This record gives sequence, C-alpha cells and structure tokens, in this order.
Amino acid sequence: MASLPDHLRSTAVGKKRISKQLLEQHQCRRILLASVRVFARRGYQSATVDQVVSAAGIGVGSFYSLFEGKEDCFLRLLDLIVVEAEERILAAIDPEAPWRDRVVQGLREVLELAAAEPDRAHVAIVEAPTAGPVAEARYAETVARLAAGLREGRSTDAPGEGPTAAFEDAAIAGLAWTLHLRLALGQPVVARELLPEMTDFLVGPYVGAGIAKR
Amino acid sequence: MASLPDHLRSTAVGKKRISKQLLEQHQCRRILLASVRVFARRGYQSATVDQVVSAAGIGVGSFYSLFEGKEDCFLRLLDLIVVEAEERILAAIDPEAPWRDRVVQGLREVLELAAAEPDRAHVAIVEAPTAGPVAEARYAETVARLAAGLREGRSTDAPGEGPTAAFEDAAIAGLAWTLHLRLALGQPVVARELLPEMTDFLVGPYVGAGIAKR
Amino acid sequence: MASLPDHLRSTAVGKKRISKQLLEQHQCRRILLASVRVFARRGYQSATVDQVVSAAGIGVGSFYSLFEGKEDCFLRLLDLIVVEAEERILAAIDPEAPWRDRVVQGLREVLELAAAEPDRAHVAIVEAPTAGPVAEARYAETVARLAAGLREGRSTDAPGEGPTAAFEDAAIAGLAWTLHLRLALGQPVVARELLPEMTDFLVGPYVGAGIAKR
Amino acid sequence: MASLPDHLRSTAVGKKRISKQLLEQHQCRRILLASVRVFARRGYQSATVDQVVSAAGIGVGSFYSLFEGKEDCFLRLLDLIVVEAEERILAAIDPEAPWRDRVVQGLREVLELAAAEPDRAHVAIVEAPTAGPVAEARYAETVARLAAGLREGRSTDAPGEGPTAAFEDAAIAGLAWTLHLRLALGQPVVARELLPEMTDFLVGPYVGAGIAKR
DNA sequence: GATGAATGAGCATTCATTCAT
DNA sequence: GATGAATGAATGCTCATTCAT
Repeated sequence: MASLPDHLRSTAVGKKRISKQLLEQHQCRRILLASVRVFARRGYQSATVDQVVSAAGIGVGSFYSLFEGKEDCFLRLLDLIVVEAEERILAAIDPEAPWRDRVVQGLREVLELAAAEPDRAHVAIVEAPTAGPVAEARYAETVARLAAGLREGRSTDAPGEGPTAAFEDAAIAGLAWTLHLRLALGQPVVARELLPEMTDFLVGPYVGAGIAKR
Repeated sequence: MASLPDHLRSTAVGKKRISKQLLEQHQCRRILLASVRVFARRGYQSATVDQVVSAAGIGVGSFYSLFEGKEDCFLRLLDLIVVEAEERILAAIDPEAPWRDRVVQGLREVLELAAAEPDRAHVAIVEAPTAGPVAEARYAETVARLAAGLREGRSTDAPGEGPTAAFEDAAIAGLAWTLHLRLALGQPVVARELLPEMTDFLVGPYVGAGIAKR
Repeated sequence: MASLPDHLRSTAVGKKRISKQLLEQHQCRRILLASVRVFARRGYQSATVDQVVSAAGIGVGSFYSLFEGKEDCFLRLLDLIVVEAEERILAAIDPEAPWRDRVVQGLREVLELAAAEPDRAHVAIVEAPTAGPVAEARYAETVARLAAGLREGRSTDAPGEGPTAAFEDAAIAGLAWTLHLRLALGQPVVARELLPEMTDFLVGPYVGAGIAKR
Repeated sequence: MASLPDHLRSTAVGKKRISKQLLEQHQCRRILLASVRVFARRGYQSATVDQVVSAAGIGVGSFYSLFEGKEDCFLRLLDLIVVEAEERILAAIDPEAPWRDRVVQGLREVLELAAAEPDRAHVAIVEAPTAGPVAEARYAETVARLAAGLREGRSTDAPGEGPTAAFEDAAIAGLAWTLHLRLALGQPVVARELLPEMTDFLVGPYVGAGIAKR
C-alpha cells in the first residue's frame, strides 16, 4: 500500500479512496470559503487561526490536518480565488473577437466579479500584497499574467506605434489600485462607471486616446 | 496637565523649551533615519522595536518617550520620507515650464530619489501599504496627492480630449507598482531606463501616444 | 455489565468467547510487536500513538479498543518483553547446576537476548525508566526480581563471607547500565566480550575476585 | 562597542557591566534553585515552563531572556548541581590519603549530599536520564567521570588482581541505582547505612571481599 | 468490529510596552 | 532624562482521545 506510486494510489483502491479525496477537497473548500470573510474583514496579519476555525465551524486540529498553518491556508485561498476568477474571465472572452473587444470583455468580467464578490476581491487585491513574501510574489505573478494577456493584442490588432514595454504591468497595477481604493474603503465596485474609464486606461495608449474613447 | 493648547506650547516658554524641542526633534530624526534600514530590510511586520532601538543606539525607554510605539514610529518615518521627497520634487520642478515638462521634471526626481535612497523608497512604496490601516491610508493619500499634481496639467496645457477622471490615480499607482517590482526584488531603479517609459505612461493619454513619445 | 469476576469470565462462555479472546490476544500481540520498533527508535516520550498505529497497520479506533492509551500500550509491551525474556532465561538455567553456573547461564541468556533483540532490550532497559512513574516502578521491580534471583545463591553455594545486603540490586543495576550504554549508542551487545566481565562483576564479591575469575 | 571581542567586553566597560553580569548570574542561579523543586516533584517531562516561572516568582519573558527554553534551563540546572557536587566531593577528599580512604571520603560526601539535598540528587540521578538525549548524554558523562575517578586507584594502591575493565562504570551505575531507588520512592538517603555497603561494593572487587570488609 | 475524521486542552514562545532605578 | 529588566497577553501548534459511520 505504502509503496505504490502516488499517481496509482487513488485509482488502485477504488471508490472509497476517491470519495475520501473528494470529501477532503470539499471540506477544504468549505473552510477556504469561510476564511474569505475573516481575511477580508480582519486583514491577513491580524486574522488568527482561531477566528478562521470558528468561522468554519471546525476544530483547530481539523484545520491543521488540512492546512500547514495560517499562511498555507491564505495561499490556498488565494489560489482558489485567482483560479476561479481566471476561469470566469476566460469564459467571458470570445476568442474570435478582435483584441480590443476581448480586453473589454475581460475587464467587464473583472469588474463584475469584484462587484459581486467584494470579499474575494479584497483578499486578492488588498490583502495578498501584505500577507508575507510568498503571497506578495503570487500577487506579482498574477499581475504579470494579466499584463501578458493584455500584451498579446500588441502585434495583432494594434501594431506599430504601441506603448513602451513597461506599459502593461503598470496599467494592470493601475487597474488593481483603482479597485483597491474602492475595496479598502468598503465602497462598492460599480462596473458601469469603471468600465469605460478603465477601458480607456488599458487600451487607449495602443490606439491613441481619440480612438480608444469611441 | 497644562491648559495651553498644543500649538502654542512650544513658543510660550522661551529659549529653553525651544532648544529642548529642537534637541528632541533632532533625536527623533536620528532614530527615524536609523529605522529606515530596519523597516526596509525586515519589513514592517517582522521588524521589532528592539531592532529599531539597537540600530539607533538608544534604550527602549527613550524610544517610548519619543514615539508612542512601533506604528507611530513607522508613520512618522513615512511622513519624514514623503515630506522630504515632496520638497525635493517641488524643488526640481520649474513652475514656469509647460505642464509636460513639469511632469517630466517631477518624474525624473522621483526616479532619482528611488535610485539614490532605495531603502526610503522601499519603506514608502513597498512597506507602507502593509503596515496597518493608517499607513495604508497615508499611502493612498500620497498617491492621491501625486495624482492631483498630475491632474493639474489637464485644463491648462492639454485641454479638451484628456483621459477620464480615474486616470491619474491609476497612472500614479502604475508608476508605484513599477518601482515596487524593482524595490521588492532588490533590483536598482534605473532612472535613465524608466524615465522615457513612465513619461509615456503618464502623459501619453493626454496628448496621444505619438506626441508623448517625442 | 456482567457480574462474574474477571478471572472466570473467559471460561464461562464457551468456545466462541474463547476463540474471540484468543483472537484479541493475538491481535494485541501483533500490535505490541510492531510497537517495539517505534518505541525503540523514537523513544517513549516522542513516540506518538499514530506512529504505533501506522506501524501496526490498524486504525486508531482499534488501538483504543485494545489499549487504554499510549502508556497502557507501553506497559503491556514491557510486560511482554520481560515475561518472555524471563521465560527464556529460566529455560536457559539448569536448576541442578551449582549457583555460580546458574548465574553464568542466566547472564549469558540475558546478553544473548540483548544481542539478538536490541529493540526489545532498548525498550526494557533504556525507555522503561523514562516512560512515566508506573513504567519506572515496573523497571525497579524487574531489577529487584533479578536481584532476588542472584541473591538466592548466597546461602546455598556461597555462604558466609558474602557481600552486603544492597549488593545484588546495585550489581543488577550495574549490569543494566552496561547494556544501557551500548543500546543507547546503538552499539551491538557482544555477549562474548561482556560475559566474563559481567560474571566477574556479579559473582566476584561472593567468592573473592580470584575465584570468580577462573 | 559592538565590535569589541567578547573577552575584552567585560573589563572594558568597568564596574557597571561587571555588576550587570553578576546580577544576571545571580538571577539565573535564583531561578535554577527554584526550578530544582519543580523538576524534582513533577519530573522533567511533565514540568512546564509556567511552573518553573511561578516557582521562581518571575515573568515568562524574563525566563526566556535568561534561558533558551525548558531544556536549556534543565541542562544548566544539571550543570550547577554536578559542578557544585563535584567541588564538594573533591574538597572532601584528602589527596594524600591512600586510595581506599579517598574512595570512602568521596563516597561519604556523595551520600551526605544526597541526604542533605534530596531534590538536587533526584534531578541529577532520577530525572537527568529521562530529560532528552542531551541530558542523558551528560548523565552518562558524569557516570564515566566518576568511574574514571574510581579507576585511578587501580594501579597505585591495588595493583595486580583487579576487576575487569567494565567494572568501574557498572559499579558507579550500581551506586546511582541504589540512590535512585531511595530518591524515586521519596525515602531518605541514610549515609550511615549505605556507606559501608557501598564501600564494599566499590572497593571490594579490588582487594578481595574479605579485605574490603575490614 | 473496525475506522479515522474531528476534537480541543495544553504548551512553548514572542515581543510590544511599562516603570523602577 | 535615559535605561533596560521585567512583564504577560496573545498565538500557533501538537497529539492523545472520542465517537459517528
């Protein structure tokens, strides 16, 4: 049993282990979802394991059998939020559409997600950069990934006179900060208001202010 | 204890108190300058009062007679850094020059300050947003103030087809993030490289990409 | 639950219970044998129930249905080791032989047992005194019992000028320590080397150094 | 100040630092002496830092500024007990006396120390071997050192027909066990009773049972 | 009967802050 | 006025034990 390679383990034992795995994943997810609220309200630094544990309605021991500690919990939460958000963003983008439209579609989804789930957005945008070196690095990676997505349009639809190399990272960070301001103050993120402003901010430099505004 | 309003206190007692005040301010400044290094290297959260105290070569008691605590010390340090930086930035700007030039002059000073004093820049840009709610608010205020400075040019020199209202905050945050990335990784901030890129980023949307690049 | 005295319980219910009892005993023994390794390698204090349970390939629940807890498990293991060792020691002694020979036969068996089953010896000699008050007392009892065995020879074969009353306990403890040193360092117990030395140590004082050495 | 080599530090700063050093040592000693009682009554394993701290009448913080933790505290206590005991034992021995007398003098001092300070003896003899690997090693070292002391007499005063090489360690361990039994049961160590018995045990094998008894 | 997920009491440790000297 | 020894609240974590399945 103990000598089986990991990737055979789950199938080798049949339904039982599979359902066990699923149960654990489900339990994990349940706790992570409960922790969103705690991390968003208290902030990563002053949130305690006990608060997470109470919010999730489990015992400390269960927490430590599922997570390595507070940081691990936060990082997995971050993953959950980012992965699910990116899935929804991708789903909202029509791959056939021209680049500018794809940016708008993605941006709209980002804003709607932030509006619909302010706690998640708070965790990902406000808390992540303050939750220690690893979380900070993950935050930077996410910014870089989104920036890379934005950059794709460069050669395709808006060639020639594009913005400078550092533009995309700075632009995504500018967008993040715009959300940060609302989230940190507890103000709602109004997609309708921000969508045109941020569209302009993100795609303007590619096509010239006049064009982007249309 | 005394019934005099605070703002009258210092002048009311004559030379002695004045020199005492000055001495205290000087001492304060000495400690804050010593703390820059500590906060920059360890990060606000894991820096301890003991480390600051050791770096400053004073006793814990003295520290607490001068500051209310770790957070107070950090906030006053932040003030020191921001005030001195803004003084130098203002001094670098020719009030008679056209808006675009003033932006470039200010930006160049920002980049040179970050290059010359990476620890100070680290504290103001990387640590400030992680040092609790008050520091976070101060950081937002600074961003807003710089954004306001940027915005001034709007009606004067680049009227009409300007960027949308949220632009300036997002742009300043984008600049901050660009510096953040370098500072957090310990990379030097190279003014020569960043100046054209960030100039484009900041003033491009006002005048159209083509124009800003000149 | 039932009103029968314990010692009648097992026989009163017929074959079924008997076989159940036997099964349980067998299971118990299996687990104890698996736990030897764990207690010997990790030490009683830092060995955990989980480690014992994993080594035995059973569930925690089964463990607690068979033992009252970690200490109970260790104590029953100690019993197992001591009882089986004493059986083998007794079996190795020719009751007809003169006292001195009987001591040598017993001693040889002790050394050979320690050589053949170092983990068991480690548990009985090194861990037992550190495993809480009860185990410590059992250890003392075992020392006392072996001392009593040694003492039997006094009046029979080596009367008169024998050592003082405290001798036997001290001598057995000295023997135990000699083994302790080897076991704690993981060195093998070499019966051939220790047999003459310890024989001298145990029986010398009875017969005079010269005689014992023969 | 911080760059001075350690061995100059204390003298370089004059009385102040010296008295500070002394104060700290004194404080340390005070706490160690208070901890004797705790470790002796509760046993190393179940003694908690809080109990030591309460017994010493200090705060937890002070404890951790003086010791690295529970184990460090115990080890330093062990050192204190062993060093002071060995000093007194050495002082009790007349270096001019013949070997057998020196053994008796040392032994008498050991027994009297154990009688006068049962808690200290309990810590050194009963708890030390159960307080983790390092303490166990220290215990073994002490046994070895005492055994070496005993061995010195071999060639000098009792040449020729001596006991085998392993004798001294086993003998010292036997003595330790004899004390262990009394201390673990809380019985007093009666020097008058044990002195002749243990003398016989320790020196008998050198000189022949008959001679040693005289 | 067996299982192992869940529990939570209990412990070591850190560090901002106070106050007697 | 300066010092730093002393404080103890607060927190993360382990592991023996229980009990629903």
